[in-house]
Amino acid sequence: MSLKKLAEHLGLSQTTVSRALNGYSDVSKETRERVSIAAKELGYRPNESARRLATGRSNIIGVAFPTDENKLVDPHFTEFLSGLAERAAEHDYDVLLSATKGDDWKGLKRVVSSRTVDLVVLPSVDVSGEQISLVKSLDIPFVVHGRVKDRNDYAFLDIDNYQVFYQPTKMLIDLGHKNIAILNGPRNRNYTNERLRGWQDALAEIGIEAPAGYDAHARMTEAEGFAMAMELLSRPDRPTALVCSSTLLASGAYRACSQLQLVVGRDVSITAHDDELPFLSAMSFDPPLAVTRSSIRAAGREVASIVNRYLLGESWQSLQTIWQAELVYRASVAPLKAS
Amino acid sequence: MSLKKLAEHLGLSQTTVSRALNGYSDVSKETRERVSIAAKELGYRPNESARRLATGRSNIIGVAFPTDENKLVDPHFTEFLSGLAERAAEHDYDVLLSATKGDDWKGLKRVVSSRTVDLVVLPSVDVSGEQISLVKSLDIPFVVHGRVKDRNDYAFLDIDNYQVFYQPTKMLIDLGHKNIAILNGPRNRNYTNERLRGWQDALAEIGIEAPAGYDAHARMTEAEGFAMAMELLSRPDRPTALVCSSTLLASGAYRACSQLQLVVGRDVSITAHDDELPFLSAMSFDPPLAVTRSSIRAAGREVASIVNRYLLGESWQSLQTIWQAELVYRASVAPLKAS
DNA sequence: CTTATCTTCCAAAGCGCTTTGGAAACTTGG
DNA sequence: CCAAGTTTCCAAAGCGCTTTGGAAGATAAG
Repeated sequence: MSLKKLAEHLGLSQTTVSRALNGYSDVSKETRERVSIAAKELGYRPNESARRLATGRSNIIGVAFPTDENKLVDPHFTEFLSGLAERAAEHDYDVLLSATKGDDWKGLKRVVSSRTVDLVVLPSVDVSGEQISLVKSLDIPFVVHGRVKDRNDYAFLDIDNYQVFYQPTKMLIDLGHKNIAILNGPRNRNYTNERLRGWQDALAEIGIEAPAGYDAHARMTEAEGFAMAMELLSRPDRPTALVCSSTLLASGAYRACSQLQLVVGRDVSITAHDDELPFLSAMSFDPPLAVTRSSIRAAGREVASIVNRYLLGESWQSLQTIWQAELVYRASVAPLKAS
Repeated sequence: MSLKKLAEHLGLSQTTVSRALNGYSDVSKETRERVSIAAKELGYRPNESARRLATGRSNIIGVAFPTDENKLVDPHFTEFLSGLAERAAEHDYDVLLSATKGDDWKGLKRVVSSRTVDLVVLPSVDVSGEQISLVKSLDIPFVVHGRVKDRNDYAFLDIDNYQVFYQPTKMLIDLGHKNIAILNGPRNRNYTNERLRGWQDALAEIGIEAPAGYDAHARMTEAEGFAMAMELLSRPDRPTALVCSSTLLASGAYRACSQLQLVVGRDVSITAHDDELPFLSAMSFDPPLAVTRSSIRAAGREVASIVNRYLLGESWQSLQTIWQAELVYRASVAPLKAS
């Protein structure tokens, strides 16, 4: 079923049918009605390739998709992507994955220079900002999830990562803790460094400088969390509280505590940042895990909305968004017992 | 840079330039050379939309992407997708996600009927086979990861799920175990049922019928694994061995053992099916986890290859592939001690 | 040298849509 | 009743590529 046939069937011109379907004003109410009914009946669907060729826009947004295991191949990414795809669909955009393996951005370059996508989303950038430089040189609009320090000439959605660690650290201090260690993410991420600063500043405020090694860094998996927690909790100057960058890390830390016969919420206080991974509810930890919470799926949705507004003509200046994470107090933290 | 300009620049016709670039035989060696050099120099990239319109093919493969948490929003899916996207890129296909939320297949229908995608990949089908019926009614080629019982009129890649549980169960029996329970996946999946049968048959061979409740079913997450293992291992007729459908479940089972003061590989033997999730290496479990192994990422890659061959004209009959999983013996299993 | 056969190239016709620049019919105000 | 809008429709020109159906020149065969 093509436009042409539909038009013939209706005894109208292609122009009129096209404009009726696309909501232009120069077509009468009755005609519009008649057209859309016929279109539905005959199951007419415009051929997207043709429309794209004619308009120059593809209604597809590309996502740089790191396929190597060193990067973001993890549940956090899936969640983000789900939210993005969901909202994008509502705005009639499709999401195209552009597999990038390591430093090989060939795929991305291809979909960009062949006009396959209207815009690129960078779901994960490292501190170097090279991904941003690359996409910028390709001269295509883009939106970033996260940020690169000292550089903000683009549209982005990020959370206030400084607060993500500052808040719980401050809270733990208020509860009497002094030996507070962190299980943080990979060093080459901006959010990791922001969180690190938040923790350092909170400690500095009461004149504490954390012992060497109190800041552990690794990929955010259960296994790494377990390993880092085991190491930290076996030290002579054992921390009384752990602040984790992900509930996955916290899950590993819980396992370490259990193995070391330490009771979470009594011997060790634990908090984490909660991206709300669907299979790992902080509430159902035992004891329930105190968290700074910010849904990464909602972030995906919001990015899709930002993309939409960007393509509708808003400036990147007006599309920089920073979300605050709320601190939820739960039984995994407790005041420090005098020992 | 368009074909037309490139042709003018070279003093050739569009036809010749197009055919030179696309490797047709009716263009001389020197001309072809000259054209491809110029194309590279001027950074010419064919406009994909135009090519799609002209050829009728989009070189995009659609993936039905379930965005609701009840389904496959988990690391297994990401891994699969990574493999798929990677190999697809090698064959010059792009991967487009079609978000489907619950039973709402609107997105899929749209990309299909608007000719946005050449083919659809179903990464996850339930036992009802309704996804297959739907896609079939859309009259578009499709490839399935997995299978639906009693129905195999389509191209698919699956693993021999019967063996996935039969093999380890048999091995555990050989080691003297009799009380063998399973931590299986969701009931509405074909692989779950196949595995169930494999386990039942292995037991039946030595005349055992498992006690009620020895077959536990849930989503394949660490938390569910923990819960199911806790329940099973707390029974009066405690199983001496657990066969798990995923390393994530096994990870939860390990935690349960640790909590119950049971030593894996001594008090309880555990095996699992290993999809080779990158952040959860069976080898680095403590003790190392015995598994049936089959990389789900490799499966993604293979599906992309199947897609490629399908679109090149092979029949679905010739594209039905079943992989065997190999059984790897490790310290998480041990002969049953006489008690 | 003529005829048949390759080899190499090209003009032009689409692919299915959007959009421009009117034209025709219908209203309105004077 | 006429001129000046308004409203509603349409013919035709692209968008940038592929593909068909030759044509011209070079080569081989008779």
